[in-house]
Amino acid sequence: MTARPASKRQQPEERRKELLDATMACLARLGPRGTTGREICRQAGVSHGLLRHYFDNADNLLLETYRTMGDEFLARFEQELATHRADPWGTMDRFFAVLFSEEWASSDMLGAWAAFWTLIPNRDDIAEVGESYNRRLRELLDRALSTLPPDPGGIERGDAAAILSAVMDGLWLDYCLSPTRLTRERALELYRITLRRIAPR
Amino acid sequence: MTARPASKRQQPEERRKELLDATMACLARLGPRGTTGREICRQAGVSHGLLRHYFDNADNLLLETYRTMGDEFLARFEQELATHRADPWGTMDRFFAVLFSEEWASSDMLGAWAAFWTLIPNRDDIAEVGESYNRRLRELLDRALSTLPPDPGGIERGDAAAILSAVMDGLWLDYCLSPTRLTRERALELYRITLRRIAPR
DNA sequence: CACGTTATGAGACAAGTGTCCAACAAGAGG
DNA sequence: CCTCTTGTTGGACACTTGTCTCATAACGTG
Repeated sequence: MTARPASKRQQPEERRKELLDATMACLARLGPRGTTGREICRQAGVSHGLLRHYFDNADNLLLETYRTMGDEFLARFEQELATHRADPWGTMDRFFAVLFSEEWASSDMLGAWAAFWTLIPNRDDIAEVGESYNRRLRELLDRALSTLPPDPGGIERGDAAAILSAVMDGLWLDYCLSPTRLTRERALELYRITLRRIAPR
Repeated sequence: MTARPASKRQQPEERRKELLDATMACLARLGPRGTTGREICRQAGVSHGLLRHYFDNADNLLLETYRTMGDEFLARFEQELATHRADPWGTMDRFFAVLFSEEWASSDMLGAWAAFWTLIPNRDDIAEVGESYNRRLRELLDRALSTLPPDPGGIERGDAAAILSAVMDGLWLDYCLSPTRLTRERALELYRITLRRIAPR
């Protein structure tokens, strides 16, 4: 039987990215149970043999997908923090606007993130990536809070960052789980109420 | 080949509960991917043929496990709310003490909950259970907040309940993901700071 | 004790999975 | 035009999974 190529030959990095994207889509649509090496390749439109040509094994692919997702999200935040330096409150607002945008807050995203959470207890390499992501996010948040004008009636900045981080996670989770129960506008409103009350001093 | 029983015959309800517990343990230890019907039975010490005798299929078992977990957690909260009626602030504290107890906040619990979250986007029956759980938890929280003496400088009770619910989820998630980064004492401290600042008026 | 009910075990089966591998095709460089 | 590297395919293999079926043991009831 001839091995005719169904899909054109591509640059290594392109194909790698395609597989990472397919993994992401797979996790979102089918959950961790449906995310098999073969299904990922099916989704990417390549034969299942190709996976091992780019990744040592299927587990390694998952790890890199996680790392990529985290990096992309942090980069988006970083960019928001870099621009509009003169408007610190606006920066915080834009943080949350991004977080609750269609791109970042969807049942698909929830599916993918939750999938990684389930892997953390069982896989040290994945736990490490998650640890690094959380640390960097916390730093970013702390940096953003430090640009706000101090509020005499406020609280310790470290406390504010930790609480705000928790509210971020919680509201995001709630919104993704049921956008009808908690609408985007309400989520943003709740965030603003919280920030105003726990502003750093 | 004779079919000698490795495990004694049991009352139907007992065996059912054993299978539900095994499912829970499986989700926690092995994640959704490792939680197969056969593995559950292996864990419970029964043959794999028995699963279909108690549950229509493997998916149904997952659903019932989710429902059981949610019910048990809400019952625990309800009980805390029923006792010590004279001490509303203490009730709130005990809410969070339970939430961050070893029984409820562990990487095992996180594994199990996250597993269900991954299933929600793909399965309507599981989504329904989650929806019901969230609604009842919110009601419970709102009821607990209503027993607090009104704070003139506070916020709408509905807002307070929503924010506190988000903080609950967020802190719990953070703590389960990394108990060393966010210790139990610090999580409880952060909760208290938050509640004091967003008390209902 | 006999008998019917049912909880339990164990095998058969098709389908799906991860890994490995040999062949082929598509370019790059001489 | 030939050759060498490498992206790509598709099949082979052993293994696991879910479902079904049947034999068998345990128990309740008469």
